[in-house]
Amino acid sequence: MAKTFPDRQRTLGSLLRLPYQALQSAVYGALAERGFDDIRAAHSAVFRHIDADGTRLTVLAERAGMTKQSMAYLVDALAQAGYLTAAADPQDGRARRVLLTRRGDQAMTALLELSADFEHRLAERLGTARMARLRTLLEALADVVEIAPDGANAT
Amino acid sequence: MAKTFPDRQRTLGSLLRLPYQALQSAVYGALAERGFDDIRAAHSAVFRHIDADGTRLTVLAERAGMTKQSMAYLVDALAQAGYLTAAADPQDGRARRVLLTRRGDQAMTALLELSADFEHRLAERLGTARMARLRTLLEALADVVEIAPDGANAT
DNA sequence: CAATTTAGTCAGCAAGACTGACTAACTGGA
DNA sequence: TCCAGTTAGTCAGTCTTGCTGACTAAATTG
Repeated sequence: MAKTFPDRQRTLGSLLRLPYQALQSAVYGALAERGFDDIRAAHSAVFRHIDADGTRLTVLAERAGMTKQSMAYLVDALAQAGYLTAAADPQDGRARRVLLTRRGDQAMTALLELSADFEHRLAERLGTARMARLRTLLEALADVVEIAPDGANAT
Repeated sequence: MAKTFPDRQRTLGSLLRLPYQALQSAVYGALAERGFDDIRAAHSAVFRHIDADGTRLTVLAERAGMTKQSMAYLVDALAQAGYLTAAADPQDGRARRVLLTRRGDQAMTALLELSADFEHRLAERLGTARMARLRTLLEALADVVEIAPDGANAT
């Protein structure tokens, strides 16, 4: 009993999703343990796209492939938690530049470190050579996907 | 201007997320075009884990790594849209077996086809050999991640 | 300088996940 | 056999993270 469907092997989707989710929970779990317990995975959209000298909300939203309202929500939460500040844009009176605070910078550094850590731990299990090949292939894949099959493309 | 942070190269996370999201939007977009426009990505948690001879809600939830309430929500939507039916479980009066209808079966078939299509299109761009190597490495990665680094593991 | 575009806000909605408290049914031991 | 404990599923409510639409204020351009 409990017949599995015959042709349902592992789809590419699950092969990508599985390690991605493992990484996410490992990284954001460890981040919380380091004291950054008010940063959630969604907030990484900000850290991923902010420039060292600040970035306007609209630009952040564009880069992350989401609406400015959604981005405003994320930025707001991070600003209230002390990771970001907003300064007036000298070039444009309507705009505000979003900037990382010192603490925001620390959080981003931690985020990058933890991600690298996770990759190292995987490399230990998979073998350094295979991990390197995997990374190379994923980079090639990303290049190929960027000019994407169907128009719909973000982040 | 617009200085990028120096050490922010492509993290493993983005290398996994990018193709994953591209696949998702391509597959579910095409699925909608084929007439299955009431199936959303989250519903795949059901299709991924249901057995040919039906599966109980609790089992589905467990396999998908989510609460039974969340799974009930997904099952409910798919049942109302005609993709699933529920039959009483002869072994257990409390339980109901969730079953695919004929239409549910068609949707799952389409889902698998479209996923394979997408993979083929990527293979064309990346080269068949490289795509095969990538898949092999991802399968190895999945095996290694399954015994995961941090306890927190689902799906 | 009027018309249009752009930056950001406000208000409200929806999907998809969660927790806690509950009912009904099954199971194992005294 | 019956009662205590476990299990299947539901109900009600919350939270996160995305969306749309309508708006104000500032900038740009013909």
